[in-house]
Amino acid sequence: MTETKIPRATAKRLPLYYRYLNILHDGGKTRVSSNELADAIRVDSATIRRDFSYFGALGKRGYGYDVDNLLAFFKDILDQDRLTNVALVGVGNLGHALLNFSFHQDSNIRISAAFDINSQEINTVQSGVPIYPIEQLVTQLQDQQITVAILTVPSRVAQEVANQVAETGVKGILNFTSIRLSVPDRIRVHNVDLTNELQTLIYFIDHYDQK
Amino acid sequence: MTETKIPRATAKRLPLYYRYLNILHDGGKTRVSSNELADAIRVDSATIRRDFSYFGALGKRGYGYDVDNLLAFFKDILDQDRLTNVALVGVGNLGHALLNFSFHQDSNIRISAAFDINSQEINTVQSGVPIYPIEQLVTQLQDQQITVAILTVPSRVAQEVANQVAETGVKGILNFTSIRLSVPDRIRVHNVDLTNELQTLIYFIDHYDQK
DNA sequence: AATTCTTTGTGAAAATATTTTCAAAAAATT
DNA sequence: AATTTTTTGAAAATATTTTCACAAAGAATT
Repeated sequence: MTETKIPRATAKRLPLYYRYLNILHDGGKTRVSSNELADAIRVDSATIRRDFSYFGALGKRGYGYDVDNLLAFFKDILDQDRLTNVALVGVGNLGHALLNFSFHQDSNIRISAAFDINSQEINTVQSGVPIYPIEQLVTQLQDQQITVAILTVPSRVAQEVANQVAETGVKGILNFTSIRLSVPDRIRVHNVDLTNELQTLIYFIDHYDQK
Repeated sequence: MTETKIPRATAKRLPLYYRYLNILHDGGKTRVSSNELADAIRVDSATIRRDFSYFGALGKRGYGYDVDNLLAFFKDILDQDRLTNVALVGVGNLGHALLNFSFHQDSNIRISAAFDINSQEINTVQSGVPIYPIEQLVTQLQDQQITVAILTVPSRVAQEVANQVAETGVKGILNFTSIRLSVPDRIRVHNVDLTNELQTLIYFIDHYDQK
């Protein structure tokens, strides 16, 4: 709740901007125009300028935006100065992949604890992440003061696990199950539904022309 | 391009409706109201009715919607009568997880071919899917007349692989890499960016109140 | 120093999407 | 058979998001 509320559509594009600015920075570029950005990330340049303008005048007319300046700004906005620890609940199929996924390469986010019921995996360390028995979910989340959880459990137990998560201080859940979770208002859920993504893509292919 | 163009926001909700209708059907329910649906999938009931109304009058006042009727309708709309074969390019970390992911349980979609450079995996069959060397990408996609590809290769080679995919009859790419691909207009790209999802969730947690 | 070129920031318009409202149709109840 | 309840479908109102288009600011060039 720091600065004034920006449109949700804008908020969803911030990580995109952040990543591309990092690429520019690493490539030694010092300035960039909204048109160059537009080309690279495939968002209309007017949309980009409008997005940036919610945070004030960040650019210079006739020049563009200073990469390092912008980068520092978005780093702060996206809270990328501090490390965010997240928990992974369900180390199956998808969970494993996320354990190995290098969130930390593009962001200051890492999975710091995982939970499962599978006895072969619990109390081992996979890709540097300790895997705890699900029985310790509530206590560990509380002890480690984790505020974000990734849910990759079977759909059948998703709501039950979400209920447990809700007993802790968690404020956000990234839900990979196909269930639409019921959680208290203080918890924000974002859904990533892979089957939906494919079905939607196929629908658009069949019913819309390009773009 | 069969029926009139519906809003993109509506199109994205169709798979959601479809899945929940299947659940109702399997549970033996024969009728459902927009309010019941709203509760289950957490979309406002007016939005649901509006969405449905783009396809004509599907419900009955005072009664609601006939589950089997609606289901048959969406099955057709979403082309779930026929099987869609998709290709998976890149059998690493995430690719493996998607190979094992049961798209087929919720939809009439299956991965029918996978591609990789890793010599241990090529020419084997993983989870029922043959893994071909990437050199065969273009010919196999053409021979098998595959129209959708999932991209789970390292970002570094994403554009290069996309270029190859673009040489085939593929019409849609589900892009899991962090690169925004350049492809011809006839190909539709949907991006699933896991780091972005987490960053956005964290941004919303920090800057917005509930809902 | 003057002129030309580039590019932002933003009002205004257009396009999209959601929510409210309510008449009317049908079902359920009395 | 009449009344009440439920629930859709459509219109209108509202909200959000994108796009257009251009003045103004500053950079680059002459």
